[in-house]
Amino acid sequence: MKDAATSLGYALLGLLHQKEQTGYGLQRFFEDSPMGIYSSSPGAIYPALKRLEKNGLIEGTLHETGPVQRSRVYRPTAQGTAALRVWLTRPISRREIEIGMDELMLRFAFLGLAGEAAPSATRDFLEDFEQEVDSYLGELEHVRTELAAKEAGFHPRQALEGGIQTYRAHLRWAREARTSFEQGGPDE
Amino acid sequence: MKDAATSLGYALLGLLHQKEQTGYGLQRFFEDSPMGIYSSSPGAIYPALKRLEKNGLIEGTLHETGPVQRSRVYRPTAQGTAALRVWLTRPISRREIEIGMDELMLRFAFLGLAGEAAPSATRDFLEDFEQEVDSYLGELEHVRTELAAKEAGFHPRQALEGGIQTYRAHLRWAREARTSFEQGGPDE
DNA sequence: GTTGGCATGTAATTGGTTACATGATTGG
DNA sequence: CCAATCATGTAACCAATTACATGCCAAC
Repeated sequence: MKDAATSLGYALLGLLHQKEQTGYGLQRFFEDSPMGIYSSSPGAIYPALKRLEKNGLIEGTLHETGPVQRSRVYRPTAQGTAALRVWLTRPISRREIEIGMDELMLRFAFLGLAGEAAPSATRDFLEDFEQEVDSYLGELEHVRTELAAKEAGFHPRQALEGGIQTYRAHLRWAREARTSFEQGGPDE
Repeated sequence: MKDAATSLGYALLGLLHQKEQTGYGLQRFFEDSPMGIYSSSPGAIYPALKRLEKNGLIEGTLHETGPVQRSRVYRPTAQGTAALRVWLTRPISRREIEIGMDELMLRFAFLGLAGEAAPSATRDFLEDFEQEVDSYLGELEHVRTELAAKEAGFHPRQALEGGIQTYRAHLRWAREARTSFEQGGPDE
């Protein structure tokens, strides 16, 4: 089965699951929400929508919004929903922890769209996330002792420290999210 | 003047300022250090080195490492040093705070290479960073109240919370780094 | 003598960026 | 009537990814 390939693709697919929209509507949403990090320009969004449609994950229909003007409203297909779920429930890799944190957060933000699978997918996500981040933190701390031994300069050591603090924040977040999920109940 | 254009370009340029190296040596370094997030494959590194050389920022010389084998050792040119400093001391933009955190951390890690300008560049960097992150945090917190008002679902709210916690960690890092810099002295 | 590390690269594909281009509609 | 916003797109350029391809050298 085809997938949406890029973070932007999944961002669009997920947003269209919440509300069918036009390219312009999506563009507006990106502009004035923190999800803007996944896009920036119509030059990325329109081609991405075309690709999703070509791969059968979304479907666009023309609407007349005025006497002359037309707009193309997209909504997900059954295949699109299936592809989204595959992505939402896919295992978390070490590589994503290192360089794909943004996409992981995007996935989490959409995890509620996983239907019946959502509760267990949420638990799995948070557990795997916690474990992978913890393991990566161990490695970063090891590098830190190496840098100290090498008497590396202030700047690289401090930059590494920033990375460590950031991952510690991720770890705390995952633990709190898990608690909050178990207490508040999966729904709401 | 030409610049190194991409994060990978600057990563290579900075590393070559610390020690002249071959493409393979750089590849190794990326593989077993957290700087690996800036590269992954020879398919990125070798072309990037070629570009840097073409733009006059680095210079490669052939060395015979064996009877037959050769390796190309790169080192920065004067122009390369100048380009690096321009990049190191360039103002921090809002956009970089939102989506360019990795490159900002890379910059900080190399700030010691800014020569006489390093102490003031470090202070400027940390002050600007702190201010921009703080301002962005304000915006994220505003979005959080909006999401609460809209009674958005658990997952998006929690994902946003993760972003907020991460930026808070960045903020704490910058403050601590500043203190540590002023106390420990710029050198070492 | 063969495995694994040293060493360098290319090719195809893909997708993002910037900038441009066009026109309709709404509100003041 | 004019500005802003709605709405959709294209084109040139650039760089990364994956996978492939080649061969040397040292050590066991």
